[in-house]
Amino acid sequence: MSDTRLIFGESLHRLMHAYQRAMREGFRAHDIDLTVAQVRVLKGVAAADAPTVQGVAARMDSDRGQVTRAVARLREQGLVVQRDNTADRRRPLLAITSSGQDRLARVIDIQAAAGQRMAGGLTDTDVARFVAIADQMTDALHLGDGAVLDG
Amino acid sequence: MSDTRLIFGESLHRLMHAYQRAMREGFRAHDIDLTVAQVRVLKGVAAADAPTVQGVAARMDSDRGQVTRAVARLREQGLVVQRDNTADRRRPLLAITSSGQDRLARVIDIQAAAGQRMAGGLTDTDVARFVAIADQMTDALHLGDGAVLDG
DNA sequence: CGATCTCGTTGACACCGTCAACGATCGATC
DNA sequence: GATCGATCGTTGACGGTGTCAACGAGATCG
Repeated sequence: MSDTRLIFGESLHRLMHAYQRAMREGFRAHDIDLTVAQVRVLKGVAAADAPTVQGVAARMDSDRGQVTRAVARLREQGLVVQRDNTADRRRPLLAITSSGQDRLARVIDIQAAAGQRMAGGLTDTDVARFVAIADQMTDALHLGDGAVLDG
Repeated sequence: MSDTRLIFGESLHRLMHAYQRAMREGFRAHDIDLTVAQVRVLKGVAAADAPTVQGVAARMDSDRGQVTRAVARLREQGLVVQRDNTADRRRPLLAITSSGQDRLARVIDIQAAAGQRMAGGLTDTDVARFVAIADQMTDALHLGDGAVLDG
């Protein structure tokens, strides 16, 4: 057992905090009128093949209700549209508009810049390793979601 | 330049999400009646030499008001006490009680268990490296706090 | 058809971060 | 020693976020 395990949470928390703050400031500075969650949803819609509220929520490990609300804001801004799904009327299909793609491109620029700043002295390998470890940890936590493995 | 920079935020977000959730569930399962923020403050009080609201807030990069509120809850539960600071009456000194230390010990157990689960296939070296990279990133972000570089 | 499930939506609530004010206290300056 | 500015703790307010519960519309299966 090592101390790293104990400070881990604090490090993670502070990194997340700093990152979120950087995102918010960047968005505000560049007149992106979106919250972090809305950006995540916009990305989800852009990335999925046949995006639905449920699908986006699952992909970003969020709540359907929250995605619904975010989509509502995005639709108000004309960044996302809904079209009826003839195959299943319960889940209309979402799609990003060209205006949404423009906005998203700007967002990605900002995030890339922030990433650049963050990864200042780090090599791409370091970053990749960091992401890999993060994903592995997330998976490990998710595995134990319902079925808690005891030891 | 690589894609890792772009998915980085998403990975970080999901890890944080999973971690917070694991913490909350662990706390609830073990009848720790504290929020994540309250735990962080309790840790801060326990770790500092002469803990004040301001000092704890700075250490955890948070807001004085939020620390004040957390301390209020912790005092209600008898986990933390305030005593007058004769040197400077504006900032009373905080201290963790023995009951607070007991609670904190249990919290640390839970966090260690979650860390164990998370770090399942990872070596201590990996975890240490992760923490180091995270801290470095946080520092890098903090450096650019006031001086925004535009593009 | 009816029972049951899924999906999107909405409401409610707690937690968290942020900002602005206020009163008390300290420190420096006159 | 009185005054002014700064600092500290506190409180209020607001928005963003995560979570849960309910509802109606629609699908699915018997």
